Parts: sequence; C-alpha cells; structure tokens
Amino acid sequence: MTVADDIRAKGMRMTVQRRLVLDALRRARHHITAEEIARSIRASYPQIDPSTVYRNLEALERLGYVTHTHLDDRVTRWRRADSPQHGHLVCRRCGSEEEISMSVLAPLAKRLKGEHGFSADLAHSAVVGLCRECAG
Amino acid sequence: MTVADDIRAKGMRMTVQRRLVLDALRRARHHITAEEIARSIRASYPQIDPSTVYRNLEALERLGYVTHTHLDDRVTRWRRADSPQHGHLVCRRCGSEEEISMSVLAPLAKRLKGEHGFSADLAHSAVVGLCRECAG
DNA sequence: AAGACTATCGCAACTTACCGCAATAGTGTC
DNA sequence: GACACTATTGCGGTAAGTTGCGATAGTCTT
Ligand SMILES: [Mn+2]
Ligand SMILES: [Mn+2]
Ligand SMILES: [Zn+2]
Ligand SMILES: [Zn+2]
Repeated sequence: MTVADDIRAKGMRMTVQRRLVLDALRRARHHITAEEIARSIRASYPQIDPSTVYRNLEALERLGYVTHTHLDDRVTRWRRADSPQHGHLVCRRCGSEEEISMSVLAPLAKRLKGEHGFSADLAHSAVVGLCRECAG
Repeated sequence: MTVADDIRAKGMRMTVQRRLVLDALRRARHHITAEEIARSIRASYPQIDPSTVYRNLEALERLGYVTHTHLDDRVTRWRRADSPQHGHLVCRRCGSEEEISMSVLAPLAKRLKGEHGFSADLAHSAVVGLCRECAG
C-alpha cells in the first residue's frame, strides 16, 4: 500500500501541497525546520502558505510518517520517521551539536520503564549542557 | 550580601520591575510561566510590559538567581535557582506530569561526561513519552 | 463525465517570545 | 538634595507557530 493509498484509506486526501511536503522531507539529508521546508517548496509552488506546511507536518506526524525534535529552545525540526533515530548533545554556550547513538540513552529509557512505567522518547529533545571545550 | 546589593555590585540596577519579578518567583510554589509572572505582577503594577518580564528573567538567570525548564513543547517555565532541582516525565497523550529524582538521571549524565566530555543539564527539558496508563 | 461531500487550502488575525530605540529612572558622586 | 551617567523601561515591530473561516479542490458515487 502506497503512502497516498494509506492516507486516502484513513479518509484524508493526497493534495499537491501534502505531496510537496513529503517530497521536501525525502530530499532533506537531516532534520529541517518548517521554514526550510516551505522555502524548498516555494521554488516549484510559490503560493504555498506556511500554515499549510505546519498543518501537513502535524497530519503526517499523526499518521506516523514524520517526527519532530527540539534542538535549541525555539525551533522545531522535522524528519521522516523511517530515517535512523539518534540523540543530540547541544552546547548552550557555543551552540555546537553532536549526534549520539540511542544505545547511550537506552539504559535510562529502560530504567524509566521499569521504575515509573514510562515509555520515554529520549530523542525528542536534545540534551543541553556544556561541551568539552566550553566546560573547560 | 542581599540580592539587591549583589545586583548593584555587578553594575546592574534594582528596579521596581525587577523586584516584582523576583517577588513573583518567591511567591510561586512551583515552576511558572513568564505570562503567569506578568499576570501576577499586573495586580499591583498594571503597566508592566511582557518584554520587561522576559528581559528580567534572562538577566536574573545570567546572575544565577533563576533557571528555566521546558515541560511541554512550547512553554518555558521558570523557578528560583535555589529551589530543589528535579527531572520531569511528561505524557504526550494525556499531559500528565511526574517529578523524578535527579539520581535517576545521574548515571546518564556521568556517562555523557565520560564518553563525550559533555556536562549535561538533564533537568532542562522534560522527558516526553507515554505514561503507564497511555502506553497500555 | 458530472455532482455531492467535505478535507484542505490560503488568508488574516492572534499568541508567545525577542529586539531596537528613544524616554525614563536607578546609582554613585558632589 | 541636585547632577551626570547609563541600565532599564515601554513601545512598536518581527519571527515562529496556531487558529477561524470562507473558498477550493480531492475523492467517491452514479
Ligand atoms: Mn531552554
Ligand atoms: Mn515536541
Ligand atoms: Zn560549547
Ligand atoms: Zn498519559
């Protein structure tokens, strides 16, 4: 079953704008912001409205095709749900970003599940702190 | 040395607005939003501007008197830096919040320090996921 | 191919947060 | 207490994101 068929099977519609959002996410090599998606779409479809991009990202997230993460305080970043998951370390002083394997975060997830019955999504928010250089 | 003296010693000024922000944080029992602080101040000082509240929170954070955390996606919550630190588990389905001891998060912090030289602030962002009831 | 149904769109207004700027008001000195 | 210095204020504007609404356009049926 194609993505379009799945979307239609759930009573939703495969609009040109929705397909363009999916295409932009497929082209992206890493997490991108909604504004970057909008800009990328405007090259071939100038009339796209930012709210259409936001609403489509939310709809596609509900269907399980995309997810978002938070690297810094303000901006939300999006990626295809089938792209490899990983954590982030972000320095609050110099802004440097480092990707880390989920295996580093797994023991905490396991403990939260065991002690609190909580299924944690530890890739959702970056871990903030001070990098080696900034901590001194 | 009082807070006011410390602020003056650093070349800053103890304005009525700054004192009102500190008072609002002292009255608060738990983390509060900038908007809640502004509303609380407006009761006795209606002309306060939201930007003044934000700027004072940032200034007081630089001085080490307050800190902020992120519980859900968008809202920033503030508290006095001398109030006890703790982590949060937030359910993305039902919105329930649970406080957890920093000792649960400490092993991950230690590992990030050892393997990546990164001094993590694991209380800064809540851990999002699904609570026991919502995970099923 | 045409028609009905309604999900989705573009637009405008709104929200939280941030920033530049001229006016205001704390501060230390006299 | 008055004065000069300048940190901070209130205001207006900007950015990211959300929401209400009337118009548009996918989709299913015939
Ligand atoms: Mn933050
Ligand atoms: Mn989020
Ligand atoms: Zn750094
Ligand atoms: Zn829940």
